[in-house]
Formats: sequence, C-alpha cells, structure tokens
Amino acid sequence: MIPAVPTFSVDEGFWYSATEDTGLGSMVRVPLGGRRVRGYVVELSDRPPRSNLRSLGPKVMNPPVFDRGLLDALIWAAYRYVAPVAVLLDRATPPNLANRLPTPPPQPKPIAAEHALTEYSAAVASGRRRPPVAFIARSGDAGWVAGAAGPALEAGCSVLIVAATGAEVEGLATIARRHFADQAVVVTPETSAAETTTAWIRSQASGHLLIGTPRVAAWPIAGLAVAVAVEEGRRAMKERQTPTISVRDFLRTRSSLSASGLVFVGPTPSLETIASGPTVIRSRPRAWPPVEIVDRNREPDMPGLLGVTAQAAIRAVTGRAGRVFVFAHRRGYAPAARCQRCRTLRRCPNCGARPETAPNCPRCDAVLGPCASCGHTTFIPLGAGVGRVLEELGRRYGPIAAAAPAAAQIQVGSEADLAELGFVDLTVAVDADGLVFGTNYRSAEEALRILARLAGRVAGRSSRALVQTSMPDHPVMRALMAGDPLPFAHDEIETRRRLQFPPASQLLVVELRGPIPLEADRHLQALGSTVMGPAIRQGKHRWLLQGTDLGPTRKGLRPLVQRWRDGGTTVRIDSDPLDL
DNA sequence: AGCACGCCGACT
DNA sequence: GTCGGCGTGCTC
Repeated sequence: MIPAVPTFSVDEGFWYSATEDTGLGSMVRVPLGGRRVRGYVVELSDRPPRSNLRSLGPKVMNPPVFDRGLLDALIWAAYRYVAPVAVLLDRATPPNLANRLPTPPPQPKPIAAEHALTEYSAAVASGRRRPPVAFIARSGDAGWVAGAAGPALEAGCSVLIVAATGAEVEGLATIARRHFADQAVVVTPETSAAETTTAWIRSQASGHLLIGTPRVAAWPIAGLAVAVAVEEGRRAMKERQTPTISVRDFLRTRSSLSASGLVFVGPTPSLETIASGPTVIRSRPRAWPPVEIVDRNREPDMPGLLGVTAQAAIRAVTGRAGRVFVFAHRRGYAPAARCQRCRTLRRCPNCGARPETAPNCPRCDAVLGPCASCGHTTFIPLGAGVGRVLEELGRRYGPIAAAAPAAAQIQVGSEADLAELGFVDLTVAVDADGLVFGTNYRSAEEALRILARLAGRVAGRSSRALVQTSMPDHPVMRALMAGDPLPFAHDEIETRRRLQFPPASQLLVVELRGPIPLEADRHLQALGSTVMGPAIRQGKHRWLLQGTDLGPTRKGLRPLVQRWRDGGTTVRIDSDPLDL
C-alpha cells in the first residue's frame, strides 16, 4: 500500500493486513502516523508478516482504480519525471471520488470492419496487438472520430481521446455525440469537480468514448481498446509543472503495457513520434490546405509589416465581406534583429549570438557594426508583436481590424488564439522567419507545426493562406508548400542526430529556487551524465542534463530532490523539456 | 501531507 | 518554572 502523501520516502509503500476482497489497485483508507490517509494497494502477498501489521481501514473503492498495466505506466512516469510514485497514483483518480461502486464492464464482442482506422479500431478491440499509428489529418478535422472509435465501441470496448485545449475537446465532442450519442463522456477545464468525478465513474464501465484535455490521460478506463492523442506535438500536450508529463510518452507506455491501440492524429506529428516508426496513414494527399509563400525580398521595398501581396489579398477578401486572420507572435518571442535592406539575420561576428538592435553584443559586448552581407547599418526587430501589426492594420483599414478573439472582419492574433478560431477566408503569417529562428533547437519543427495549423484555418476554393518570409527556400517553407510533414521530419531527425539533440538523446532540466544547497552542483555532476550549468537567472539555478539514457540519472536524482525539498528548496524537474 | 518530537522566548 | 513557536523526520 502506498499512501497518497507526496514524498519520495513512501515510494516503497507499507504492509498492512487486508481482507480477502482487497485487490491490486484498490483505493483504501489506512491508519498512518496517527491519522487516516488515502492509499493505493500496489502489491499483495500471503506470506506471514515480519511483525504485527496494522489493518487497512474500510474499503473506499472496490473494484480497483487501476490495473497492472496502468499501475506500471504510472510507476514508469514516476521514474521518468522524477516524481514520488504517490503523486502519479493520484493522477488516476478524480477529485472527491465518491464512495460509489462503478458497474462492472460488459464483455466486449468482436466485429468486422472496412477502412484503415476502422480496421485498426476493430483489430485492437478484438484483442490483436498492433503498433501505434500516426494518422496525418488536418488540424481541426474530426472526420476520423467515427472510424477510430466506431468498431471499438461497437465491440463494447472503450476509446480515449486526448486533445490540447477545452475548445478542441468540445469540437471533437460535438462530432462524437452525433455518432455515439450518450456513449461520449467529455471532460474540459470547465468541467466542475463533481461532474469530473461523475465522468470518471462513467468511464469505469466499458463501452464509453472519453474525450478530454491531458488530465484524463492517466485515468483508468474499463475495456480501453484505443487511445488517441490529437496533435501530440503541441506545447499544451505536456505539463509545465513537475511532474512534466507528456501525453505522447505516457500514452505510448500505457498502451504498450496494457496492449491497447494507440493513434496519434494531426498534421505535424512530433519528431519523437516519427522517429519511433509508427504505421503512417494519410487522411488525404495534403496535410493542410495549399500555402502561398510570399518572398518579401522580391516585393517592392516599402516600409511596414505587410507586403503588396498580403495587402492586395486582404483588400480583396474584406471587399467581399470575407474574414481575415493575421498571425503575429507575441512580443519578445524571438529576440533578434535583421538588416532592414537585405533582411539577413543579425549575428554577432565574435560569438554568434543573435543580438537585437543595440550597437553592442548582449552576450560578449563586441561591437557589432554594419550588416555582414550588405553593409547596411539599420536593423529592425525580428518578429512582429500583435500590437505592432494591429497598429499598422488600423492605419490602413480602420476599425474593421481588432485583436482576436473578436467578431472583427480582420482579426490579429497569436498562437493562443488559433484554438478558438473558426474557419476564415484568408490567413496571413506576417513574419514566419521570427518563428523559424526561435531560440531553441526545436524552433523549425514548431514553426512548421504552427504555420500548418494556421493554414488549416482556411476552407473553400477562393480562400488563401499566405506566409511572408525572406527565406522561401528554407525547409520549413518547402514543407509548407508540399503539404507533407514527413520529408521535413526525416531531415530534421537527421540534423538532431548529428547534434545529439532529442530524439537522438534525452534532456532533463533541474531548476532550484530558494536556498541553494552548497553541494548541489557536485551531487549533480556525480550522477554520471553530461551536466551543463548552472545558469543563474532571476534567482533560479538551472542545470541541463543530457545523455543517451538518463534512466540511472533519474533514479539517482530522487533522493537528492527529496533532501533538497526537505531543506526548503523549491525543486523543479523538467523531463524532456520543450523550452530551452 | 500531517503529526510527532524537540529545543529556545513570553507568560501565570 | 511552564506554554508554545514552527524547524526536522517518520509514517507498516
């Protein structure tokens, strides 16, 4: 029995005497240290105890809240994310879990099927093991839901769908209810605690389609045949706080341990997914609508963020009362600058840093001088914040332009607004280069993912998706034009392999705040992987650990983290970090 | 997380 | 001389 107390020191659990009906995964109330706490049964034994055992309290939950497969997946996550096992076990249950007994799952019955996802769903529902599938579908498309869930539900099994935001979950739920009516169980951030618990209890009976945001990924689901992660590469599909669980990695482990099917849906699977060699199924020839790459260097030189092509397109669409979405990114997203005349990225000749418009390098203080390729001396910041774009549009088109979300004809917004945005007649990416030249090694992959999502917001034959760039030959732009994420992904995987970045290696961030233990650096160095740092920013000490297998390092970190936390230090572990 | 034990300041 | 502050440590 592991008590639900968030500390590494109870990872091994404690032995109690129990009644016959106690099973693996039973949630119990146990006496511990003079009080009663929630606990989870993780092991059963009938050998005689070494000493007098206390007995478990009256059962809280029977049948169990997890089985062997889910338990092993949760323990895997506890080690992967360097968190106490109890913290992960708690993820399997909802708040205020009532003392209600879920109905036992009905027996699945096998059926026959036709097309690719349907066939997959039927196969896994009838107990056949199948490797994961990457289903390349357009962002916002929900046509696959019926095929992926139908046969499994038909056979009396359950299906899990995890999507990034509440808005996207609602979108999928609308389609799901149309096909499967009351078999759909929906959980979003808006779902109240009581409704969440009701949803959890419903998914304890087989034959349900559970659709939710990442928090439902660790829920037990009776008769789970297929788990689906929608756009698993998105930022929102990984928790930001410890434990920094990734939906993709957790579901992959879970499905392999419980022999269920696994489908990754979306236009741009992560490099990690592609590198794992899934069965690839394409829903249609292009993974997103056609994209027009606008080369800003070939357009007439004029001030402002929008070139003549974009201006003409906006005028044409607004002229026939259509809707426009202008994509800008948040200010400071990619701190860098480029030459006003030739648009070459500004780099420090001394250290290679990407300075902004200041005369000296912020990293090494070297004098930067004029543009390296054309000698021009004026530089403009790379990337256009929503504010600057809106200002220019307001000047040109007046009050029909507004910051998203709004009912305005021309909406200006950033990545965060895409989830809520419906279909429009024109999208314009003001400065794609600002995305491509982000500050981390994943910038190109993320740029393609965001721009493909943006392009997915246009529908209809007279609609257009414009991307302004000064690098029309960049692999991201080529992939956008081709409508195919795979060749780009394979090239990028090769680059990562050369540089020894994920998925060719593993990364782990250790971040300490508050009193910094004297020996912290030495202890980290002793863990046996490549240790970089500490970088000290805003009172936080940050180390980066890298290696081909960080397993032993993660294990060695556990007692260290416990000791540091006991000493009052705030410790954040980011396993497989996305922002570096 | 609780709840103990434990060692130093203000009270009847 | 005791009550009680919350800093470490343990919980079958």
